Amino acid sequence: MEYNFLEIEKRWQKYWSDNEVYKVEVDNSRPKYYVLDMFPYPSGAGLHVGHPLGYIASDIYSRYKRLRGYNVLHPMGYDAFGLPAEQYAIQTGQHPAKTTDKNIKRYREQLDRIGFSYDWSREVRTCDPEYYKWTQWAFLEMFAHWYNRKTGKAEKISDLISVFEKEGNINVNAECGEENSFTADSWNAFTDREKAAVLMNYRIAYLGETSVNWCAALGTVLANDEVKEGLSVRGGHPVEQKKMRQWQLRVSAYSERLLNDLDNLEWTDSLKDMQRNWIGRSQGAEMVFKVSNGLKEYDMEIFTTRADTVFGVTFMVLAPESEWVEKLTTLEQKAAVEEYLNYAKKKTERERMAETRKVTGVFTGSYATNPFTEEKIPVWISEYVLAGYGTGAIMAVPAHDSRDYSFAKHFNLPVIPLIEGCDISQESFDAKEGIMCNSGFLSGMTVKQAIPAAIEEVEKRGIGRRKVNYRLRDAIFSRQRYWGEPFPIYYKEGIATPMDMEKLPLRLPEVDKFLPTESGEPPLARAENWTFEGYPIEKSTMPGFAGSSAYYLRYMDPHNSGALVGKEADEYWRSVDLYIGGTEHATGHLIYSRFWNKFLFDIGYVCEQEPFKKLINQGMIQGRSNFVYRVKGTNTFVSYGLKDKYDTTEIHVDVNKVSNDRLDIAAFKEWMPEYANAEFILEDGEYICGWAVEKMSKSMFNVVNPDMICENYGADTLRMYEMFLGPLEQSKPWDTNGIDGVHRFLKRFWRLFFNRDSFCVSLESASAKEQKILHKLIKKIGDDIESFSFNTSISAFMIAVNELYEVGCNKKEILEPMLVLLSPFAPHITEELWSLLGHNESISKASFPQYIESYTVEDTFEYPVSFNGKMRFKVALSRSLSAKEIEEYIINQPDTVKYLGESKIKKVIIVPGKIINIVC
RNA sequence: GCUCGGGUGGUGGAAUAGGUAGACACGCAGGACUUAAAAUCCUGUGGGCAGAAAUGUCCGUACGGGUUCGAUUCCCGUCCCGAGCACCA
Repeated sequence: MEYNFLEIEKRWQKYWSDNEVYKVEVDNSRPKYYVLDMFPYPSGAGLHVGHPLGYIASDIYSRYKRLRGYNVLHPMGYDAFGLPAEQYAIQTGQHPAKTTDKNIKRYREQLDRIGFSYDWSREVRTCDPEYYKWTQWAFLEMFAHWYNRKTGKAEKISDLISVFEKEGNINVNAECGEENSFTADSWNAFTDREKAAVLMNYRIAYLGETSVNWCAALGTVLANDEVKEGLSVRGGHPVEQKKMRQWQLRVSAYSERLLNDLDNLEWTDSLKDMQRNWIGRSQGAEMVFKVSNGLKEYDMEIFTTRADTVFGVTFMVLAPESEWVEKLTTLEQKAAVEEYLNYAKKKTERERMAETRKVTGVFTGSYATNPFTEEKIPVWISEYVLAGYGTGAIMAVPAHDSRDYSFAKHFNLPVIPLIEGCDISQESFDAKEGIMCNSGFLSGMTVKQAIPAAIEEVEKRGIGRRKVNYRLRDAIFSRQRYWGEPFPIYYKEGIATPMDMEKLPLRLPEVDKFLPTESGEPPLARAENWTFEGYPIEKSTMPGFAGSSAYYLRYMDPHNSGALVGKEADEYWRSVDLYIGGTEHATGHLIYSRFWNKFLFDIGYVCEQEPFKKLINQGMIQGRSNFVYRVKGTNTFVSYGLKDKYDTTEIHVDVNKVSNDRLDIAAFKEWMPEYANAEFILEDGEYICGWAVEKMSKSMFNVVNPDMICENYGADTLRMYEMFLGPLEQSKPWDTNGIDGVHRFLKRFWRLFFNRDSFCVSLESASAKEQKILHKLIKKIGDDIESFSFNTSISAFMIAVNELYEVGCNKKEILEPMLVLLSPFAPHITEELWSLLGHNESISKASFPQYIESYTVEDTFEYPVSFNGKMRFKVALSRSLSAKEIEEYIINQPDTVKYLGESKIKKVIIVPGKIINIVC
């Protein structure tokens, strides 16, 4: 009987969905396991073959865990708010909800064909009001909380107000904006408006003035992770810095916890490094310098990690945006400073980056006093100092910082070396090593001793303190767009006021157009009569990461109308055990989600500190393009091997018209009218195409669609081939060339169960040799799946099937466990064979620990020979070795024998497929 | 510039508590079945040298050193590729 994959797959997919085979519920009698994919943004282009890679891996793992008896939560949904749908809406007038809906339908069809074991009853869409209700709810909770440094967690604003009423903010140690201290009396005397303004500084979701990434082309602000190399990630438009009042999330309050808790996660080191880098902890000191503009004296704070170099400070530098600029610019320098500020302001981020090495700056006219040397040093302004880091002002030590060095050289400022014997004639000496000199009481110490000693002295003199700084900034949470979650905030007498939780969801209003208004307001300003109790509602919407920050919690309890997730569901499912997705979210979603979760943990809403215990990054699938070579000025195409003999143009050809780099000439002629009369210069009767690895995209004609593969080879082949392509975490080009091998394997596997046309398995008991084939496989597959090395498991299946053919085995005792083992990889074909074996229940429904756990074997040989010491020989056991063969192997290694000397081997232990242990 | 990965046949890739390098698959070549094709099956396939052949032998995991009886695996240096960060004081 033929392996009719089309019919089999269709039938079983229907069976799974009709019988809700993958639906799960809380079940306290069984251990849970939560496997999550990063949910997709449903784009108009549909899925290409690269998208399902991670989904297939997580599906295999889910199915395997189910086989082992776990209650597996494996949901899927859509990250449905986003820019492309909105931009499409601007162009066509079509409502983004409609486009999104259409795209989701298409995605669902494509996903269904691949045979995933999702519990679709738990599907979420971030643009669904019943879902974004909870995004808005979380925002309101953040609005209603502040971060207490003393307790290290978020606490209620209402409690903070009681403290203010009793004792002002003297004893409050909070993560907040400006820290103007006030007493209880002055607090109680504040107007409502003043109180609201003070509280805003403390809230975890707050409205504040900040320097933002403004993208004029998109008409919106962007978060740091949405900007790469000075361009917007979506669309690649230029981005500039602009001061604006925006909603923000106080992510920076969680810097330390976000950093420290990384240690307990099973993520790859590279990903943890990326997050550590992004959080950017640096330990140093804050130090006060007296500065004077000739009329007035101020205390100016700076941050440094090299307090030891304070004797070498020869000037100070301010960021152009620093508030000190205005205070310290003298009358004589005013014009020059203004000119410089104008120059700096006009630059986009990108220009600033491109000109990284260009030294620019201007003198303020003011001087500071070095607190250790009492010397007067000039205060400059330069764009190499960033407003957003530290205090936006630095002490410059040109001898030991390369940036200060080039600045000093450019403007002819003095350079004082502080380390014995260092050569600073060409460049600064940045390394933290050597013996200090020219440094007063620090002279003679090593740098490592001097750093703490200097900080100690600074603290003793009362001019500063030890300080840890983080690079991580608060997340800008407003977007001037239509297609996102509206803020449940209205402005009562100009005061930002939260709506009642009962009023949620606040639905997106209808608008006539999706563009910003003529006066530059966000699209929501177009909504008519959109008010709350007569007051205006916030016009921005939330960013893309809002909806994706807690979706994994919603899956646990998706239909709960009273809570984001109910207590019972949260306490059972807890957190994601395995999360699979791309690295592109390393510094975006994966930070925000962790922050969001920690906040919910603080307010007692969820029971785990971290959302994603184990995380695997699947590699990207690139496209493999094919080329034909047209002889210039003709309609003749020359085969790859002969192209150098002609003057040719390389042209992309649709990879679907090519197989194994051989061009299907007939299909090529039909492809485009201009090729209908093409002529070909062949080699050996064939046209060979050139190839290259490029991004998978329509314009390169290298997009391969999973539907096509399912049509031609079946979903089981697609699933296995994607895994067979190479290690999961590695990026690799899609190359359909090898797919026949996997397909052939499935056909061979199928035929093991048939004798000509009839289903035929033997009920005889298996021989030791046959058992060994199975046991070896069980061991290997178990090990491989736990280490996500699916490509080698597939090889192991191929080997096992080849061996079964070799010994002519069709015994149920062997084949049935093999079916179970294979079912996570190829669920359709195994269901079919399983039912042909006479089982009534779906293979996906039951658990079979007996088949996959209890089959490992150890063969032990008593083996007397003559060596000394302990050794292990690693040998590929593609077949069982006899004692004789082992002896021969060892004796054929004369150097080894010499090394071991004369003694006796007592025992040889063989673990199938692994290692020979020789115990002496 | 800094931080991580990674360099193995014609191709994708196996093998790292050091132990027969190239599993498995693709491709290619030859053969069987067939009127033919598809499908299927069998054989060979890192390179050099010797041999009619079985086979023997030397060289081979980016390059150069080192440790070791033994190194793709560990250490040092060099080159190349990929990813991330990038004036973070």
